[in-house]
Amino acid sequence: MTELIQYSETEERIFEAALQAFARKGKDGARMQEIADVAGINKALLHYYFRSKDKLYEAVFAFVFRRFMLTIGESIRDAATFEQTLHAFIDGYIDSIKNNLDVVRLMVNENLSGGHVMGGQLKETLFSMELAPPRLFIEKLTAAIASGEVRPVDPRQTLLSVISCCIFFFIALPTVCMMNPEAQEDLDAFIEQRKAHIFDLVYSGLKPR
Amino acid sequence: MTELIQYSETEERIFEAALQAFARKGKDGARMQEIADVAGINKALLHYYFRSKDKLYEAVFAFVFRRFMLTIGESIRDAATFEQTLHAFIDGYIDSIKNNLDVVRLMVNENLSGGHVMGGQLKETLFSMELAPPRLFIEKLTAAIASGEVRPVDPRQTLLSVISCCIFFFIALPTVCMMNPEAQEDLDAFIEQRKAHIFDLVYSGLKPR
DNA sequence: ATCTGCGTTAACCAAATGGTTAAAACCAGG
DNA sequence: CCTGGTTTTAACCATTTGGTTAACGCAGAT
Repeated sequence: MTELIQYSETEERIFEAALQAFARKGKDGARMQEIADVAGINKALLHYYFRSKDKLYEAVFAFVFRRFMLTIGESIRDAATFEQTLHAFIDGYIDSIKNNLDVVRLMVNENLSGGHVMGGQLKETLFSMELAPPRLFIEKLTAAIASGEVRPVDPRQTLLSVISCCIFFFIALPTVCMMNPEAQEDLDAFIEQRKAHIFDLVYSGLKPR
Repeated sequence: MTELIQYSETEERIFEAALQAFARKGKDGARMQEIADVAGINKALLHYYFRSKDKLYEAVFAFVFRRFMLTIGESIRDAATFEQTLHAFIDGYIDSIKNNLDVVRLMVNENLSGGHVMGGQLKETLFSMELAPPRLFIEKLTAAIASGEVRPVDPRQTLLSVISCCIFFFIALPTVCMMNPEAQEDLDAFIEQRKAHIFDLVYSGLKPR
């Protein structure tokens, strides 16, 4: 279902430029001229490849969204215990986000303005990726509850909490840096700290007493 | 320091309209004409009151940001145990967010595009509100660690995690609703569930073993 | 009654913006 | 070196956008 369409070099440069613009200023705020400039091409080329701004937006969203989902998918492997699963999930999620900050920003923007484009993509992706990371996480957690490795909790709420902890930090990056001087000085170190903290907090919160 | 400036009825209508527009489409995406229409006034009046779009943006941001901070501040009272503090913090935070969704969206947009305006406001507010909720939370948590009610954790990271869990859900509302049918059917019930879950997860994660 | 100052509006303007067009440059295959 | 298609560009167009201007209404003061 999810075809891996091959794009020309020009198209990919357009995608990168459009991603930047749409992520920082939203669909309405981004300017076609600016996208063309960043991509190093003539504005008319944008319309040659993608008819209109709306079509460009949908195309770039679909492209980066799928790519992002794949990188996230790769990071979750088999793990014997739920402890390992949780660790891999948090590490993989945060690394993927860190390497795709603009994609996350784009998705946030989408949600702020209704999320209809993302809605379509999400349905498609969930259809084609039978074992997307979220679903896999919930299955593992459910199994861990059944086996007694984890105390009974709502798996969906727990998943939402873990994702919240992993993503929000990056969304509010400017604010976080302003309130945590150490984050501003050495961001990577702070991120590693964050990974460890989230695992520690959540796993402690899930262990049976 | 934080003067409670009185605004005319027209100005407040402008603020509400501008908040809506800026929150949904960002500073660049919002249109002055649309703001004027929603406020039920002539476009020239916007410039009569606030010279330019930038000035209007800063004014509305300052206004709603302060108001939001005050409502959050009210919700955190004295509490004997850290358990009560945490409960009050989560409940108060989530209720405030729920009642000020557009303010949250506006702040997210700010962060997505650099957060310079918010940066200025933040400094001012932290200066004037000596006991802003975040600082208060950290103090209480530090005290609870010292008294042994809570196991040793990084208070700043913990605060960030709690805030993440409270806010992210609202940022990603369309996506969350798409993946959790029960949220779409009865949002208020889901929010109450969420409050309970966050407290449960975090407090379990903080209790000494 | 007239003046004065504020709130408000319709009409207007220059610049920016999304989109179009026709022609140029490029590049394989014949 | 043509030739037919694709890629790329400069110039252009209609509309939108942020911002301005001049005038109108209308309260209270003179």
